[in-house]
Amino acid sequence: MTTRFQAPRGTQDVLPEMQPYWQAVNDAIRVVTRLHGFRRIDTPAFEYAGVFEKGSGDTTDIVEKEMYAFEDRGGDKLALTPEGTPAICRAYLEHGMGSWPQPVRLYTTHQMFRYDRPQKGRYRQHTQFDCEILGSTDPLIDAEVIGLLWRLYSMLGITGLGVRLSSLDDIEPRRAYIETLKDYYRPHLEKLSDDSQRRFERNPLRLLDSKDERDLPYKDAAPKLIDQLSDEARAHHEVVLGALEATEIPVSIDPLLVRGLDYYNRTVFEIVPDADARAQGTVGGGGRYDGLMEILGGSPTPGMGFGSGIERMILEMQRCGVTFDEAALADVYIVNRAEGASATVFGLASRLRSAGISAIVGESGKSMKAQMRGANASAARFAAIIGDDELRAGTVMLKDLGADGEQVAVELSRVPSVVGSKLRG
RNA sequence: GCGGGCGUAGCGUAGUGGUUAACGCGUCUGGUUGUGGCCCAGAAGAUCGCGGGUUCGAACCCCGCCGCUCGCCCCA
Repeated sequence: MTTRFQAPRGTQDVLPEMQPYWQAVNDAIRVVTRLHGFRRIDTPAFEYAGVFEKGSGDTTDIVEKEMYAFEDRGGDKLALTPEGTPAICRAYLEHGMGSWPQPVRLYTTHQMFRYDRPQKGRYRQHTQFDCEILGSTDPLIDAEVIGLLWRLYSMLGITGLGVRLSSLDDIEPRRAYIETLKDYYRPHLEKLSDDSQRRFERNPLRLLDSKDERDLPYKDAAPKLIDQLSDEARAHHEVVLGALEATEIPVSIDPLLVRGLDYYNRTVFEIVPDADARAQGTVGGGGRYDGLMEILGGSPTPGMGFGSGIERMILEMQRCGVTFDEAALADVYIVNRAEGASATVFGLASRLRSAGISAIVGESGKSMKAQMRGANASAARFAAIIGDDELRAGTVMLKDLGADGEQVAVELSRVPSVVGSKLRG
């Protein structure tokens, strides 16, 4: 017995029964991006590893622990795309999009690869819907992007979500804040949890995010970034907040919202189910990254965008009870029961399809009963039966598989038009 | 990377030390001479996740591995 293979850990097959969800998501993405004037871009499945090492930040978990990085046969250092934004920014620079009318609105759906421990809603390969608006610092751009994602979820029937919003200020003032934060925590360092002691050096903003009881006594009194934003960042944040509050979108300020990528400044946001405390409950999130283009070697170009996992959208759709009726496999199921009828049957199927009518041909070796069962299982509206009598007479027995089950003899050449008019009627 | 739970035909489950591992759904074939759904009958389909151990005997007990899952970390 040979080995039975399984899909690799953390990957999954999308079976036919799940395709309607994907179809619905992709359709809605097409609509919502059109409503906002976005154009589609597709970037490669892999990039030079440096795009993410420099772009996402080489001390982020995504790059440091989760990236599928490898050397190819020519010695190039490559990485399977772990997140979309740096790749799109690379394409922006590579193709001189700075000379297009600004800002440039781009979207994509892209496979993302991260080596992480799989859980529900967390996979090693997942699909992300990504939107980026490049070349504008207008805070209304931030609100637009958040509103676009919110609209998508609404169109998909997802309810019970909320937007968590914060501002990370600009890079320089943030550095100053981080020093204040470290000064605050430094005297207590010994008493903090092990995790937090690590975070103190690596990612001090995360100190505020801890749920460990040893850290809790210090959280409330700790200085919060959102309370001491620079004037520019505060003004920016207030426009974003005001714009969103003028809509139906429920927004809450989350001063502890920190995202796992280095390039964010000012606006950051996440959209999460408000009733669901699951750790991987975030359906979509993103923010502003005005410094990223320079990191990638381009001239300063502001940007704002998000990623949202399609697998997680579908989980949310299911949570909200969104279902789809099973579609018929064909309009006509041809029952093939006559000796020497193969050419006739094949020709009929072909003419039906040319007329835009879908057709499945039963297996000629199977009994009438078996083929009729096949017709029923296919949910076809009509069975077109060709037996010895019909073959001789140049007709087919056209049976309506609806409730009445009426059947009529139809001349072979007229089948497409008869079926066509019945389907329309 | 760390901790908990689970792993029996395609799917959902029963069986928790003792003859050929059971049931439902699904699949296939029939229920006479060319007709689906409902019904009835029959058939196929299981290395009981994998490997080792305990035992006269293991799906069942023990250990390791793999996978799934829940929580932590992190993220979409």
